[in-house]
Amino acid sequence: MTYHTITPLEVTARKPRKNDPDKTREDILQAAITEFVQQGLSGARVDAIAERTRTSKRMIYYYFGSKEQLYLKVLEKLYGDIRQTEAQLNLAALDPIQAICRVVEFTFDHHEQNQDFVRIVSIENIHYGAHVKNSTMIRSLSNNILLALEDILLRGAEQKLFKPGVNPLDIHLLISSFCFYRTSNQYTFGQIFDLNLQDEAVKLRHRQVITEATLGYLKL
Amino acid sequence: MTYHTITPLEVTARKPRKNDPDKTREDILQAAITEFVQQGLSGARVDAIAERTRTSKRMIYYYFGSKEQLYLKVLEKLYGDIRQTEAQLNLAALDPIQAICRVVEFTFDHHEQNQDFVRIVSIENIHYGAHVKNSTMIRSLSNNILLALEDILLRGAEQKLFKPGVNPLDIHLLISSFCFYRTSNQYTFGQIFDLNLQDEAVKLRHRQVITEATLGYLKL
DNA sequence: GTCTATAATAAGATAGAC
DNA sequence: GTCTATCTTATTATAGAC
Repeated sequence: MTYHTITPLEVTARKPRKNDPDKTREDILQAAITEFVQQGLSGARVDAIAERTRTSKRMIYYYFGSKEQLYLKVLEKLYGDIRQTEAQLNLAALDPIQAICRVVEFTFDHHEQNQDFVRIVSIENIHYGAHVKNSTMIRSLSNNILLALEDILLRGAEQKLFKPGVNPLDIHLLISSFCFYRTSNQYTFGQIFDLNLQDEAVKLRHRQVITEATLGYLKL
Repeated sequence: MTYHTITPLEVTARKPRKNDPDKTREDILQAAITEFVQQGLSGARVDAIAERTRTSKRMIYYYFGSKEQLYLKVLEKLYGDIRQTEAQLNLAALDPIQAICRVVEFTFDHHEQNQDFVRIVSIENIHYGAHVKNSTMIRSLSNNILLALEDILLRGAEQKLFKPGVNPLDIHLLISSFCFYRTSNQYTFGQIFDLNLQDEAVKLRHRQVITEATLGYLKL
């Protein structure tokens, strides 16, 4: 008996669309980021995510299992992006005061430029951090900023520039809260006090405010 | 084929409940607060709200028209509660430094004790402030804190205690962001940095941090 | 791996009796 | 004003062909 062998010609002629699993997966993830960031976990629709892709809803379930699991991937993706940039600060070369300024400005700009991240973290907190809790990936992410701050604070105290015994985590909280809130609450705050927090002049002023407040707290 | 007819007995057997519109309305609103605060706007279920009441789902639509309108009432209710307490500060009698301390501590305690408010504001920001925008009631709420701050800052500058020209809104933002974030982001922040923000010792320390940071920023 | 079609159910909103 | 029952549509998830 003889078997029909497929010629190269037939193969190329038959394929309507190229299969590219990695690309499909990435495509879905990007669409999911947009949808979850805009609509929240409960507000996001799997149909809407499918419509944002060049593929179908079936593929979302094929690759990610469920809406919830897809959300977790989005969360991990946006958290992961951040930790990468945190490593590039090179603070050891600066004197303590300059180093603090640099951390503050970095944190400020970072939140300003990653509003998706700010929104997904807000959304996750509305859900009581249930997914962060179950993500070993996110929990095991390094806290580089904290170690960097600790070093700055120690050097600052040694040089009698800063008061001693300051908790690095408190400083991180002070800085983060301001930078985060400015973005996360821009709608209600802006509305109620008639202020556009996206205005460039306002941004610059606020960048200065949190820098001076942090230094003001640290100074002897 | 025979049809079953309902006997008068079956109908009259239904237990009569006292009609109390105001109480029913209030009952629904309270149930809605709980549900929306816990689940968010998209996550909240009208069925779930009905189950929390002693009345039925039909009444929710009868009194409030739609889920969205009910949400707005919840938002207005929680915003309204706050503005009332803001008036009781009596700051004019205090010297500028004491007055700032008082404002910070008040704001801190307020956010600590009204976590429902913090959550609903977070939820509203996830929805881009769309409902606050349409609520003349919320927008017209007084900004007592802002006027109070302005007075303190002027007095402080006159007495050469504070630097001049500070924007009261910036101070309000500095204080609010810290107090709000501590509550709104307690789940992700606590999880990632292994810190319980509800711990009493931590609370006290943070209360001190934001007080000193604010004063540190204002000082000449 | 990808598609179309569809199951199963959840959820917002309403009807109509009393 | 309040109740029970139900309509209509949206939504998560899956089946099964190719």
